[in-house]
Amino acid sequence: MTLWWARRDLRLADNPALLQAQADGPTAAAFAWTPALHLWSGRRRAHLARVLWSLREDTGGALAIRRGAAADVIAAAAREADAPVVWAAREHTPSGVREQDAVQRALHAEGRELRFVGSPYAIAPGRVLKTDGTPYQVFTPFSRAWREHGWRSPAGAADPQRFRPLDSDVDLDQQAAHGDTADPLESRHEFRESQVLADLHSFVDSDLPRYAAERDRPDLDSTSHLSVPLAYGQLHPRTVLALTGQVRTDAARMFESEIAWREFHGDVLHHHPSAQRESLTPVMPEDAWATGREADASFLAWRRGETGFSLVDAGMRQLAATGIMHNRVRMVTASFLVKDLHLPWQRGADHFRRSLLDYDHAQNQLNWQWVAGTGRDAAPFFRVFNPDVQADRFDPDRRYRQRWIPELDTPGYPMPMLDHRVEREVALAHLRQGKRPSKG
DNA sequence: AGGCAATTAAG
DNA sequence: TTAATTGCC
Repeated sequence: MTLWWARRDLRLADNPALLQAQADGPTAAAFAWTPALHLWSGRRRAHLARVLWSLREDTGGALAIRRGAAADVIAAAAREADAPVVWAAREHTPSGVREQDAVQRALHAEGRELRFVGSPYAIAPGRVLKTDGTPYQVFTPFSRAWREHGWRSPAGAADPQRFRPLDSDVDLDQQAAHGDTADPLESRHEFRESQVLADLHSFVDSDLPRYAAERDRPDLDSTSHLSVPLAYGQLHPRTVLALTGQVRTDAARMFESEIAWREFHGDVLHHHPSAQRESLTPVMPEDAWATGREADASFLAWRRGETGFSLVDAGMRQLAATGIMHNRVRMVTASFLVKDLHLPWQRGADHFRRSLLDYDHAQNQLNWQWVAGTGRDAAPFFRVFNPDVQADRFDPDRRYRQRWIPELDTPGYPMPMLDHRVEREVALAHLRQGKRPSKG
């Protein structure tokens, strides 16, 4: 018997690690419900529980979901299954690398082996390099080389009949019930793999033209909705690219370029693990960030969606109510936190990590760095969003804002908590200070 | 994947 | 008078 360690690849289709396990014979499967999940919102944990519930059903009830650190859970599962070899997809985030190193050590201590095949990317982070062997620093040349490198065709589907059951100690029904209340978008977040694949086909077959024209409009339902299944590995980007690659339109190329951003960020974090916490390119003096009680009050107003800037508030309330926020609005709310409230980007990133159903560590941390202007592609002066201009441009009929802020047009809605023109100047002054190396 | 003010072109 | 264009932060 072999063991498949299910990680961020919760699917039967196009899963090389699972296929390799099954090629060795009957396969047990285990997922570690780790202590880190306590940092998640109840809604985010509930979604994971639904995904796992669905996958367990697809394995004929065989998948084990167990509490504990991955090293303990996987070592115990391998012992019970009497599996000399454990198969898994490789992670490239700092915590994922730490985790798989610990699992490898734990298995090795008992004479077992952890073998890797695949990753959550079309091309594994670290594989796309310049001709001189160094990594790309800028998105556009990376994406060109990424395309030229190409990717494998999707692997086939695993056999649902070839699993051998192991016991679970996590009550998925109980976990899935958490965070259920008043979620108006709940039906959008499909959690069955079969439905995810059906949604993917319908998006590529019929919705790409609309996506190209309307993807920046939070008032229209025109995005792919694929970020959630991609985040849990219910869908592999290679599966997506195999379908879009058959469509010869600019819209298809545009959508692929969004996938390329995801791959780029995975690559950057692989080469710069410290970027998960530290600015890659510091652009302003460290002591210029807001701190103390006033900063805490600003942060609270931002989190609750009570800044008095309607697009910012609508986005933060959509996030609080559903665990999702439209991409354009993520940029606007993030810019507001960094450039208007002068809070460190890490604070906003932590809130997104807790809340977002589609949370992806590399995507989140590096997109925040992009907004803060501290990323590889540093251009801080170009990234001060005007929340009212953005609102007029991308929510022209106020429908998105009215949907998420019931009291928007009443006296109960707060006045703007600050003057954007003033705070913009403050942010630009900080950036000017940062240009010269200050001696503290 | 911006914004804004100054400047120029168009009506 | 107003709409596109440009230069700069």
